[in-house]
Amino acid sequence: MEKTGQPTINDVARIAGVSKKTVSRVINRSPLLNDDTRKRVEDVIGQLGYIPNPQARALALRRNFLIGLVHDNPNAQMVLNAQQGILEALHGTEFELVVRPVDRGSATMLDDVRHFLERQRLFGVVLLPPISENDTLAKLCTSIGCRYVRMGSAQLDDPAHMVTSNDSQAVTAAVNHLIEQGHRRIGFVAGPHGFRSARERREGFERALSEAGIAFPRSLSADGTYRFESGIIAAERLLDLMPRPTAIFACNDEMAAGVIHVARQRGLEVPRDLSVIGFDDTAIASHIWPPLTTVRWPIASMARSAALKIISTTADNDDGAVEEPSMFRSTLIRRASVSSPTE
Amino acid sequence: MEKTGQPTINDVARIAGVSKKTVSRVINRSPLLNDDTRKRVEDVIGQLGYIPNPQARALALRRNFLIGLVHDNPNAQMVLNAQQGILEALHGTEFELVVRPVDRGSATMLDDVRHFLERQRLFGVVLLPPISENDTLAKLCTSIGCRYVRMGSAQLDDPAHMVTSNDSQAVTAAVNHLIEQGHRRIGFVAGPHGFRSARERREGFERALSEAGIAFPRSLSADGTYRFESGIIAAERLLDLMPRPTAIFACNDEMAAGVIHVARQRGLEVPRDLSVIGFDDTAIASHIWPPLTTVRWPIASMARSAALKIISTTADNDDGAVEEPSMFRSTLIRRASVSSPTE
DNA sequence: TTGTACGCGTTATCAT
DNA sequence: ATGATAACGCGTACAA
Repeated sequence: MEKTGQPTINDVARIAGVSKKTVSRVINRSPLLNDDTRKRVEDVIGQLGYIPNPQARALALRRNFLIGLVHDNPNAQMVLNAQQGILEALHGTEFELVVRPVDRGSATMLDDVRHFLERQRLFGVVLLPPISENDTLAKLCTSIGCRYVRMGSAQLDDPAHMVTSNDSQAVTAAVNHLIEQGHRRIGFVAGPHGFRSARERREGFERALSEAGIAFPRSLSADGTYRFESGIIAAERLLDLMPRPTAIFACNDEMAAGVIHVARQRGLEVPRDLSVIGFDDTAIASHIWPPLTTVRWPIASMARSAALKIISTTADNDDGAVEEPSMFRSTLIRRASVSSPTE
Repeated sequence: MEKTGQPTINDVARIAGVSKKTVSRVINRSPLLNDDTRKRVEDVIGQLGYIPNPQARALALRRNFLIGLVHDNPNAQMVLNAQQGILEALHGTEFELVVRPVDRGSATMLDDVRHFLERQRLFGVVLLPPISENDTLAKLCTSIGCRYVRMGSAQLDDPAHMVTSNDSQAVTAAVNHLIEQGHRRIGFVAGPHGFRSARERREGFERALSEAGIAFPRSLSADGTYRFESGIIAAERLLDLMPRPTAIFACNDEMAAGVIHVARQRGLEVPRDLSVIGFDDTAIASHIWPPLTTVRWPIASMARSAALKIISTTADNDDGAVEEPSMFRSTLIRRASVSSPTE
């Protein structure tokens, strides 16, 4: 028992009158074991409340049981959804989740992550967007022998290392919805430059307009940073336009909330005077007035799948993970921020 | 180097021409070391890129370097803020953060947590409210020798195991703000029964009214669950009252958002026809219209302090942690959802 | 100031 | 089917 209080495999072995290797076999469900020795050992285990020490296991097995979540996502709900999904995958296994936010702005970001991965010798990491779009980071994982799966809106890597949502198509569907309602002057609030998701969403937007034969003058496109305030600035400009757009698609919910904010300040009623669609379906989408029509991407499912890819990957079988789905569909959630234009 | 690729302490010792104990001393900054041997060893370490194996250290030291965050908080922003604070405290140390959401509704919750703590032999855990209010859980930590610090709105434990915010006083200040504006009929949307924070906030509310000599009829108090929807239901009832309350204090921002939601549906303008104050200052507070006056509690600072208490606690010195602050002040954030009553 | 020998709790090898 | 013995990488007595 020692002074730690926790019984060890030696205690179990001694009391059960077997060798510790036998106890080890019981723990690891070795098939070649006499049924009554197994029973006897299991009884002692239960009686002592013995729990194998993960650190010792990690040492002997030359691998640990930690899965990392590396993220720089500013949206709390999305990060937590991702954590939720990973934890679902890890439930019932011996893996634990350790989280690591990083600062993409920092010059030492890559070194920080490298240090983290090397120090902890993580079994694998899930990379959340937008940091997941960093190819150097992925290469870093490979170079130090850390399994990884990236989450993202475009297939940046092979399926064993990637779970992808179809942002682009989902945006096309969302904008088609606006077009079907009769909208023709549709404003666009972009995501930040350099973000792959922002590019995908823009492409989806432009495709919808182009397929419907609707022009997309530059004036109808406003920059954004995925932040609330940038939605405000973008809306200020778009709503100054003459004629005003009858609808605005914002590349995420926060910016869409900013758009609605400005519309209200100007006495415009949503959706009567302006239809708005966002993206992400985070909590804010259903909490603002009117409830926001938006695109939901299944982040928890994606994260779960990512984690499953990692823990089902064995050293020699890098693509056992492929069996886990790699493509996920984002879908339009229709709420109350869209109607036909009234003019 | 072995086949793992990572150099070990033995590699360093061999190449530097010293014993591994000497290397160990360098790593652990032992004072009794010749300067040039230290230098020589450090050179080899840098050259090899040697990083001590945390699992092996954990095994030898009979303790690991994992800090847990146990939570059942439905608010993503608050959980993430807490994670942020803990990670700040852990930065530069060898500790890592592992997260564990629990389901307070589950009958097996305590067993789940116990299993988690015993299996991973965590160095310590930070308990986030509302689960932190569970005394049985705290006792469980003690009984299995896991350090813990609880976060909460009332001092439920001694300072070595607790960081506390003054919710009650903060609410009093918030309600005083309403009273100063001239409000006399102030509605109250409560938090869920059994939550200590809900009780504290109610007490703060009642104290403010009582000190101002204002009556608080039962009709002005509505139940809530800290969720948006419950804010809606509560507001429906409160705004049916004749005469209507001129202000409503909701025990958290989500419910306050629900109140504003209903007010708008009824054609009431906030704050002209109704002033609203929330609690928590989560992202939603600044993203709704009008921006919500609310109480901000310094959750990240509290979590940081909690983590520091844990890692500065040594086995024999349980209260070295006391030096870390235990009391934190929540403050009123004035935005645009409060004005004088217009009637 | 530095080294030797051993222990931490587990798994792997190779016997029997 | 089971056991003795040696790893795994690091820390600590205790000795030198």
